[in-house]
Amino acid sequence: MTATTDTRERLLDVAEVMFAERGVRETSLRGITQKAGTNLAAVNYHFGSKNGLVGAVFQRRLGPINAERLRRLDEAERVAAGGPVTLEAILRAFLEPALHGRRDAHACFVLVARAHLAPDPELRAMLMSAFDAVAARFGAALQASLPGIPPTEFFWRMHFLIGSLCHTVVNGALLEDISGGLCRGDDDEEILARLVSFGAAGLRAAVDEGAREASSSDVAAARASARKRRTRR
Amino acid sequence: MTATTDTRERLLDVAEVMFAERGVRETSLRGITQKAGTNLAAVNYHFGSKNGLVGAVFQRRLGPINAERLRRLDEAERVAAGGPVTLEAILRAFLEPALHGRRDAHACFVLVARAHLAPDPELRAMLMSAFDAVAARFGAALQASLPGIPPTEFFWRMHFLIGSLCHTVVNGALLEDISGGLCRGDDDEEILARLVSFGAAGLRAAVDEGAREASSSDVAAARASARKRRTRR
DNA sequence: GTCTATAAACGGATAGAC
DNA sequence: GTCTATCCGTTTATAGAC
Repeated sequence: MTATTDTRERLLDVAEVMFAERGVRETSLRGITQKAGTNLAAVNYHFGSKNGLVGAVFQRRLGPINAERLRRLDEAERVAAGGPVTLEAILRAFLEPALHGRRDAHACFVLVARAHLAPDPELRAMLMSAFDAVAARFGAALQASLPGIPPTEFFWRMHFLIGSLCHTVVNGALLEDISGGLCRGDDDEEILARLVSFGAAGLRAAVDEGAREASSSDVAAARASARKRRTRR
Repeated sequence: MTATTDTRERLLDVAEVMFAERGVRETSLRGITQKAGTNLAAVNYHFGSKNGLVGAVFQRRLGPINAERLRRLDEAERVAAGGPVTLEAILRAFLEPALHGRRDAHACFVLVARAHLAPDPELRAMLMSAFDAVAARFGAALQASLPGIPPTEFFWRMHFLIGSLCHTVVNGALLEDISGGLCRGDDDEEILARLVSFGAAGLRAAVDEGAREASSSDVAAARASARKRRTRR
């Protein structure tokens, strides 16, 4: 289908799709190289290892997509002219560059979500580093547009939203099943619109009057104890 | 630690924890049998296969938990005395039986979430059948408590909420990282309170005025086309 | 019921010819 | 750069002794 004739590029294309469809660990290099019309050794020659191939698949798309995300957020802030940017605008600035692309970008998007949910820590670490810059920028923008939400609550809600996004992207077929066919799980425009309205409402939810927000000393203590828990393993 | 002396029970205990911690596919029968102080053949003798062991781990907990879920929903509806049951009460009826249990139940809960997100269709199929009854009851109750939300929108939001839940349960450690240690990802009571308020707000979100809801003929068409898509593979 | 030993297959990585 | 052939570890599953 694609006009690429280069072996390296063909491997990236095939791996991207197969990883997205079945998961990284569930896809063998033999299966990839067979479908790409080459042989096992080609992967090690071009990418060094299976994880090298995974990383290359990520890098090919994530750089441009994340740059576009930042560009759109800048644009939204420019339009707001110092005023607050709406939650919905921020969410769209993050989601649209990944969703509105053609099918190739879509496969990588599914792969990213899969890797994010996978039990393999090495896989997730590869992703986290690629998202450092956008995570910082978008986290700050979202927090600024939610002045009434304390930091702790904010992070919880961000986590919930990330879970919604990943699950929806990865398990679109499941949604078709539980809805009896009412919902199309593979329509990116639909994911976008529904998720933005759901997520914005969840992020804006009234803070439970019963919940005591951590004081700054509690924050310091929590950070210290989290460090301890992390190093323990 | 546990006082069980039976090999079969010991295998279930060890498998439950290791599956929850590292994932089913990532955990070898060798690792399980070694930690359980027995040998590889014991698994096949007691459970037939690795998937048989997974199913047995599910069944041991899911039956009682799902029964308790239905009991609590009945109780909430009885208290409401024919009136509407609040969204929050329904969500709590579903979540508390899985979360408020002791550590053993918690491990199985993590495992269920993991299996739900895993790329292995066989794993998910084992779960879906176990949840048929509760899914129907809770789906109907939730929909009844959200009279303004059209069915299509409702299923999308349910899907988002399931994603939030699974991601939070499975990737609690990640939340600690992105929050810089502010949030504790392994505190079930905290997951419960935060997720209920976030989810209820998301489910109640105003329906986008621009979105056209499917008419009943569209619904029939969607079901038919979904059937076609499913059988195609 | 529990064990040892082994089968049978599959995985990623690599050496070396071309 | 590309290929074949092979190494070596790991996996699940099973046969058969006790």
